[in-house]
Amino acid sequence: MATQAAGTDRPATIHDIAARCGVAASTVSRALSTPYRVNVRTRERIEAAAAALNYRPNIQAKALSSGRTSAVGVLVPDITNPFYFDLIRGTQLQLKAAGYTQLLVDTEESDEVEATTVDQLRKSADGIIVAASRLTDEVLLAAAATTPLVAINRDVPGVPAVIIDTPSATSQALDHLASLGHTRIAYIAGPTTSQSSTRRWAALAGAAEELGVEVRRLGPFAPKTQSGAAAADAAVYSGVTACIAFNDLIAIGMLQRLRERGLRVPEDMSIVGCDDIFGADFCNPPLTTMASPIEQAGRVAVSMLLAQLNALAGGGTRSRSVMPTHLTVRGSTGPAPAKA
Amino acid sequence: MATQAAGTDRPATIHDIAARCGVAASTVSRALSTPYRVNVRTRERIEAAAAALNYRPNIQAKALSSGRTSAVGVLVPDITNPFYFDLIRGTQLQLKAAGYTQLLVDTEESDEVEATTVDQLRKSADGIIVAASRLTDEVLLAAAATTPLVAINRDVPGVPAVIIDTPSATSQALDHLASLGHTRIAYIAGPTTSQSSTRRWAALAGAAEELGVEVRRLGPFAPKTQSGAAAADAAVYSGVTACIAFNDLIAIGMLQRLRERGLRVPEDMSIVGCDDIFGADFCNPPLTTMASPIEQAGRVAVSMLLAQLNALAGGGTRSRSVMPTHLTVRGSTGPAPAKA
DNA sequence: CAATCTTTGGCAATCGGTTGTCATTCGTTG
DNA sequence: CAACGAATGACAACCGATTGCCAAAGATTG
Repeated sequence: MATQAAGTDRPATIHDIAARCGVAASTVSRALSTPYRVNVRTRERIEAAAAALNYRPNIQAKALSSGRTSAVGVLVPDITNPFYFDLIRGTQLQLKAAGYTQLLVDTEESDEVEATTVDQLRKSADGIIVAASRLTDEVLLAAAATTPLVAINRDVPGVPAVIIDTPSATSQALDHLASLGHTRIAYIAGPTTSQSSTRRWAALAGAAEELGVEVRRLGPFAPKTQSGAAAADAAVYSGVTACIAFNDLIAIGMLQRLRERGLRVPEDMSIVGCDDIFGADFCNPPLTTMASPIEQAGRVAVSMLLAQLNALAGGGTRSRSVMPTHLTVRGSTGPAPAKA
Repeated sequence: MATQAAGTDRPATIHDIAARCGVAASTVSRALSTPYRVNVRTRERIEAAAAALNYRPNIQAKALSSGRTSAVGVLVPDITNPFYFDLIRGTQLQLKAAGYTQLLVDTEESDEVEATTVDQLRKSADGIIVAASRLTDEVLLAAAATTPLVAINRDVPGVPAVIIDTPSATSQALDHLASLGHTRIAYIAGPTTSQSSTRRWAALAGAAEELGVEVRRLGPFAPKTQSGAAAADAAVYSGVTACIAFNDLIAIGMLQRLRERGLRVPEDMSIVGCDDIFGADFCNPPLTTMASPIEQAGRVAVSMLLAQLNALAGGGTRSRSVMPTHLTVRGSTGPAPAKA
């Protein structure tokens, strides 16, 4: 009903400003985007008029004519996974600070959805940040060649990336378990398409040999708490005394299942998670896990992307950033049970 | 380096298709958006060409000329609050299904950021969904008058809304506690700008009188786990034996704090949370809380918004939807301690 | 077979900016 | 005072679609 009282009801355009100041629209455009190209006095008049009319540039039009959309797509496999909360917040904050809009898409763990989305985003975003990509190396590389892109937790030569160094923390976790006397340990694997999972397993297998402990791989399991039940059962059946889980969700699911089965953690079974997500500190028992600066990872990813965007012809932009990780010991790990 | 090999390297436009088929660009546009306006044979040729050229309409251009952006802004006060995960996923799924893009913004619990964002979104989105708005009734109403808008958990006459009926669940919670013998109960209030908090308190105060129990209000507290410590201390100091917390984050924080102080839950203090967020089922002890279909709430909000968009002149669209809520009893509530 | 209606598709304006080109104006210098 | 160069701002094309209007072609009817 009650629309704006004053004069024109629809948003002001540069033409309105131009008319008001008696200059051409192009001058207004320049005054606002390339100030030094316009006389100070004219510019001030224009700025005053813009303020008076409550002028806001139309993003669509800007995007159309300039080719830049001021938007960045952020793709995550599963919005409801707490791991991504901090990541999303990190990207969001950094993007907003730089004047970009974040287009957040949940790819539902599907490489197809991911590919389609990347394809669509190619034109509606200036760049893309892909977390835990499920795409093949080739597809990802091809995408990176076409569009400014930064991957998170995905290491493909030629694709700028932020890597969270979980493999090295995985070794720490193994050390930790070995020092507690565990000799039969399971790695609860994540999706086969997850490179993080693969790399962690590799690190683990190598370290196991050095330490002289036995590590077997179980899975793959979907990275959800619900998978924890199956994982726990498999672990119990395999006779191990400790597990290193692909992520905290699975680990927490395992805790629940073990409790249901009447097994005590850590007395009967030690559990190590990964990511230190929301909940890892207050589950029962609190989860020993590999923690990393996730929000910061998101921010770094944005910085790298913006560097790509701004220095398109600038040559060497840093194309790889490794985030440190460390083991946070809590209550879910303890001495190995006495041998039966 | 290696750009696309085949012919043109930049994305195909309707003009490319038009040229390829020997028709005008406008015909291509019609063939694609108003099929019945174009001869079947021509249309098929155009569709074939579009497929061959891997044509994707440019969203910016579409938005500019049609005035519709195919994007919907979703505003939440705090992305890292798990409560919003499911909400976001709900809106995301429903929006994607309808061909819309979700612009997710974290307003950081700030009414200013929220107002600014709404203002900006007015032109770059077809509609807005605001969760737990911190804006005043007037501002929200004004925004809703200008832009299609749906509020979640915010009841303002004239503003279409999805309301999660926590007040009625709050009464259930009070009944539950009273039946366990609690007579001195605290309501751990959320932000003063949160209408949910206010409405719950009102429901609680009313029900308390009927039941003949004493309910006092503590707070306000920020809806974060960190606030739980202060809340727990305040509760202990006030001498109550049970607390109903504004949300699960605070409740979980309280659990942690009480444990630190050596108090047992529920033996010494019962705690009821709200929202049944991720983590409420596996914290220690598992949290008795008020659960609601949050993802569904997100979906309903989108449906209502789309109804507004499509039936702009359609008159009566349903403008209010109340989501049922129920109490989920877990381990954090128990009989009142014997009086000292 | 002519008259009329309908279908079909082209032309051109438009959305709101950006940007290359060019003419004008002003100030500076010889 | 003439000449030259820099600063300034206008014009117009363009980004990629949509859409109103109109003409040509085809179909229907008397």
